[in-house]
Amino acid sequence: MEPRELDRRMELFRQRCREKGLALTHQRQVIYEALSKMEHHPSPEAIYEVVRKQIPSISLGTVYKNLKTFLDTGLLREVSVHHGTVRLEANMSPHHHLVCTQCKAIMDLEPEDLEPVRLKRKPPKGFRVERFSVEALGICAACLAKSEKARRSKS
Amino acid sequence: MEPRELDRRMELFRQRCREKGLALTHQRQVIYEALSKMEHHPSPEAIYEVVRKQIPSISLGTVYKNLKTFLDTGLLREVSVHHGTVRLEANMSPHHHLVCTQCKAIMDLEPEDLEPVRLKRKPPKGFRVERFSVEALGICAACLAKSEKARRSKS
DNA sequence: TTATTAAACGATAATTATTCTCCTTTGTCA
DNA sequence: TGACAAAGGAGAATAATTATCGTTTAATAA
Repeated sequence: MEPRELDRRMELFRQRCREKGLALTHQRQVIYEALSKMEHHPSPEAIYEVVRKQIPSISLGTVYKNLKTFLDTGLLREVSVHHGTVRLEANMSPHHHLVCTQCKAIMDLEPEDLEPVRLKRKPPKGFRVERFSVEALGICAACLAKSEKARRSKS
Repeated sequence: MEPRELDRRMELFRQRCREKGLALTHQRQVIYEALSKMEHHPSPEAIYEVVRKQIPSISLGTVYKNLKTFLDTGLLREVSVHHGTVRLEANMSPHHHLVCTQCKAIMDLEPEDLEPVRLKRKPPKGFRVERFSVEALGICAACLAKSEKARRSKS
């Protein structure tokens, strides 16, 4: 990332913290900047290792806590939608998934329901693609109904 | 799943076990059948809860061990490609990912590199889709080079 | 600027998901 | 059937993550 873009993102970060009433601590800024610079979609542990070079006294717990805060605030995104526990399937035929971001339910989505997934050009960096897995992220009917009901009873 | 299809899958399961020299234990068959019947892409714990109704003495460790064996044998697939640890990103603009199934590296794939992802028909079961996340699964250049080198030195 | 206070930090204990160890039991194959 | 390796069960060990609690720091108002 170019320095210009990084500056822009850090400014956005500080602004969002102010909006949300989050204290702008040294730790938070160093964590967010470290993650922004890392291209490899790191784990909390990996971020911790980098951040430690600037703040040797920082604790891993602080890194976890802030990453979670940033996720809740929409300053970060979780690449691993289904982390926490392994999810398995015996259906080995090619297919995709509908994933409810609320209750974490996973449903099959048949390839016929989708326009074919195809690369327009050769994949970058000499990567050999073996298959595509599409996740349609959203809200399932049950969770929709639930939040609908909650909204109605409130008004 | 219809009973016919389940029978077919169980037969395939037994055949594959024979091929790979895996003992056809009662536990294995009950675990595989349970997972085949479950539509919700369950966790090991969830499978354990179901299997326990048929084999109350089964241990959770056995469920884990066999699921792993089945994965290695290609009898199952892991829906959660990045389980184990959370992976994060600060790039909030819409984009997709290249995922190396060997070293678990994740690289960005810009939407311009892909034919647009679109549903052909309304999503099933009243699901509200918010965004698509495509994972192009395969082998990264580094891992390709590594296995190439290993192959050459062997011959 | 400084004083006040809630929020955040650091250390560490607790929890959860998963793997490992070790002894016993069970399929497999002669 | 019997022998033996493979698999199972119980529970300890490990890894990732979250919670607790006393101390420090950022925000804000005087």
